[in-house]
Amino acid sequence: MTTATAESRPYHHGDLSRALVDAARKILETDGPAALSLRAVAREAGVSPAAPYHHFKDKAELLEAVAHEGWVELDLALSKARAATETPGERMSNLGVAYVCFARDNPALYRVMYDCSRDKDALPDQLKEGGAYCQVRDTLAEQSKTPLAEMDLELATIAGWCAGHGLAEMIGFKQFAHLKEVLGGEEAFLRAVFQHLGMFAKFAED
Amino acid sequence: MTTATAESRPYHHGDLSRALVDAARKILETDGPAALSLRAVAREAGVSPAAPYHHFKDKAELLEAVAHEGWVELDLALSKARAATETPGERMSNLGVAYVCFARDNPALYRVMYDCSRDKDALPDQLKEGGAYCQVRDTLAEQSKTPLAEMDLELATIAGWCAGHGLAEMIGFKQFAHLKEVLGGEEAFLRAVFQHLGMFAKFAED
DNA sequence: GCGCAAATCTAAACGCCGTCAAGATGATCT
DNA sequence: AGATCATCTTGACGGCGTTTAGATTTGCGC
Repeated sequence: MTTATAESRPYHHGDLSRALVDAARKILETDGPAALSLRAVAREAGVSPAAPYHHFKDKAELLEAVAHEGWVELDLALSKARAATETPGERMSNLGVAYVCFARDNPALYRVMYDCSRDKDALPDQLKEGGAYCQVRDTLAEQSKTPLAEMDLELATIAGWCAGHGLAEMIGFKQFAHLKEVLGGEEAFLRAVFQHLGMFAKFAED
Repeated sequence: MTTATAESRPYHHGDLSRALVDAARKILETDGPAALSLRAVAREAGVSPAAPYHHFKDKAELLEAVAHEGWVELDLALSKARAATETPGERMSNLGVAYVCFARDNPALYRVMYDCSRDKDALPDQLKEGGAYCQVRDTLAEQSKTPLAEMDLELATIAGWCAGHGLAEMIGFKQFAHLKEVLGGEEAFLRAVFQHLGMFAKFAED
């Protein structure tokens, strides 16, 4: 009832699928993932608890729709970051920063995105062209002076993706508050960690 | 009722806290995190749904006990991997492999461990001496020829930790099945990704 | 325009969940 | 032995995901 635009749209509610996804995202932002029940979403959209079942076969399917929107928006954030970087040398690190910042600014959405992926043991969306994975891979390929073997390119992309995701999940932990302060802010901390990936990798190799 | 050793131990049940944690872990392994309800745990332990409340203040506190056991076992797995590696040069990568293998072999437990951490915005256990974080840091320090500045050491540890955690969360995804096959198994894939961390970092810097 | 079928929504119910209050049961201590 | 306290059970509450049956509205063919 709180939102419930409730004009007299084509069908009973108009576009309830859309309204449900919006309601879910609102609850997600306001009260976090724990509060995201199907009944709460229906309540927020001003319909009965059973109404969503005419648009999504179950709660998971609604969450998938939310997650899909998340991936689309992440793709957008990454391509913006890529386009905004003139010097090619900084493109990769800026991409990483943009990725983690997206997760930091949309923590609940980011959680839903990966929860859905885990349930299906697959990353459904970002592998298509323009998807986040491909953007990392393409940026990596651009930045390499000598052309990379396809296998190396894929493995390096995965390595970078994992590092980004790991950092995205850790960025909020209190233990890092001290480092963030010393380094002068969250983004500086973030860049520092990305830079030290190289140091870690070096010591892990020799 | 299924497990319920049900001897006549000191108190009514004996050591119900222990039995509840065991029951929780059994459910976790058998049916996954989604099936882990407090009522199911009580059922498995052969007690009423309200019994756990005399030992844990709520469900989260029981999960924390489970998570704590997980961290202890992870610490053990890491120190074993460290001790089993003769050549110091391989110690770091073997540590990474051991970390991800632990997550792969105990996926539900690993999930609970990080879910609990996220709820508190902190990694509670592995920062103490002998904890997983410290093991990574110490291995890194050992392996470095020249002594590292403390800040660099910490940042490199965090970078490695993030990469390991990211990979641990991704390792099960179907998209990687092809690469695993080509590379000759999961562990080979895993080592390959770790190796390419260096390549990623290099291109991300220059 | 009208009737009908399909699409959409509501109401009510089911079994499960986390949690709490009250009472029963058993152990411990003097 | 009796008091006390920790422990466990019973029963209840509200909320959850989901299903079924029935009401309402819509769009299409006539």
